[in-house]
Amino acid sequence: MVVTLTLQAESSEGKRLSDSVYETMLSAIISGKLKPGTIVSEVALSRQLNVSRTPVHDALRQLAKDGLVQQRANHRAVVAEFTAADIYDLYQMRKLLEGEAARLAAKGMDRATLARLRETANSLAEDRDNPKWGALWADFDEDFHNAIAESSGSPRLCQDIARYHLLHRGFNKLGTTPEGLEHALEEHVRILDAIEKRDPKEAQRAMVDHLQEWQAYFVRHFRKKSSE
Amino acid sequence: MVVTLTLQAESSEGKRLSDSVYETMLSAIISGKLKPGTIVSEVALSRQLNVSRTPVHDALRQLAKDGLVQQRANHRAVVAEFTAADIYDLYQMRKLLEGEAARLAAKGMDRATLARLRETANSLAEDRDNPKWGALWADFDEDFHNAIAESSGSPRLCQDIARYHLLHRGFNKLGTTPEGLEHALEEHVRILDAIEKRDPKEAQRAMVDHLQEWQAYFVRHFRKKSSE
DNA sequence: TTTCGTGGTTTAGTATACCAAACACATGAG
DNA sequence: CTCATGTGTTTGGTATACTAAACCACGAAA
Repeated sequence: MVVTLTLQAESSEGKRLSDSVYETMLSAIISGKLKPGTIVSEVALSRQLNVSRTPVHDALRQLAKDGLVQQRANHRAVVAEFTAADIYDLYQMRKLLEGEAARLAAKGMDRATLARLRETANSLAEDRDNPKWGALWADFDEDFHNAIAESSGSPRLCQDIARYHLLHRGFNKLGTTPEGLEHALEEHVRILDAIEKRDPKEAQRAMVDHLQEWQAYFVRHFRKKSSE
Repeated sequence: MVVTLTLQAESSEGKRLSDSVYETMLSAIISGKLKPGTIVSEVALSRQLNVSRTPVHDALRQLAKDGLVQQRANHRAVVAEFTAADIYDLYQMRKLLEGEAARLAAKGMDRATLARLRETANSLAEDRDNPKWGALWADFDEDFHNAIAESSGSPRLCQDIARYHLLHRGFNKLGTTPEGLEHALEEHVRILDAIEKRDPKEAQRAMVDHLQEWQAYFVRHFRKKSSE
């Protein structure tokens, strides 16, 4: 299967080419254009993106560090594949980290952010017939979890959460149901309620419960897929 | 100040040169040979290590991703400096992650590992006049925290703990007192006791308390240093 | 004395070239 | 037909070359 990729627009801004390649690859993976198991070749990529191998090489090393591609000893790099055990472990980490972040955010989130999240959640709930609902949801989900992480006041916690959220988005697209997303939206509202009440315990519990449901869903999903 | 570096021995094994450079830099930073604030130049490093700039460039990017060096827009990279707030944040993460690991290890650590840790702890307690006690302690500390992380059964938790423990070692050498280390040894024994009793709550609490003390100590230490 | 060029030097980023290792396919022996 | 072997191709890792940008030091002008 041939996948066409083009460098993203922000490449023109005075950034590094290797960063542009990184972001291009990243969004290709998390959008599902590059599926798990796909082998990526440095030369092929560099030709497609009209850059030399050097920045591509750099980008792949970074992606490998993120866990989004695996650089095998075979001189071959593949887009990371997730087993059910991987997914389980990933969500164990998300529950731990984001539960803590939610707890802290209940104390620290400012009113403006809280209002913005609530507004977006409301508009999403009323706009469920929008054909682009899935994409809107993904943006909100990103914003939501990111805002809570930042409200924790811990830069490292924030960074680690972002890293795991990236992995989450990496296979997210492989299988979600509209009902699942609507249910998740309700859970987000529950978390927001707890934060607004400034109830750390409840915020943490709501976040952990929320992630628990995703965890169960995806683990089931991946077990099914690997057994067929 | 001139710092002499040589590639570590494992460079000969079929690994990547860039990984060897990475490990060399890493140990130079965590051992204190390369002090925070030192500017590192790719050409200077490549000459010192007798490799080309390419693997050095790679290694620096990886170290930047770890937060051990900062790549400034100026085309200059410096060894990361820690502020008191950084230290605080770092230990907040360690308490969260390693507390969880200790909790899980109380359920999952096998008897052989437990026995090995206890034996090392005992021999350290009796050997406190050894001139190399500091180095022996560092090895034990590494082994101890690593063993608990692995006993958690979560690969990602293990990996993240290792990453933060690395940062810990990065400035650890900058100031510890013999009394502090002996006290820490006692705390380790408390954690081992809890694990042996298979008491997850107590193991977690003991670990968090232990890290809390380091946190308070280092934050105090760094505040003092930055104010002088 | 201070300030603003100005050119040489050094930096990191990128492109290109080279190489050893590993793959893939074909061909031959059994 | 199967399996081993050999060879051409492709891979990623490394070295080297080139470039643009940033630093630095020195000098001229205010």
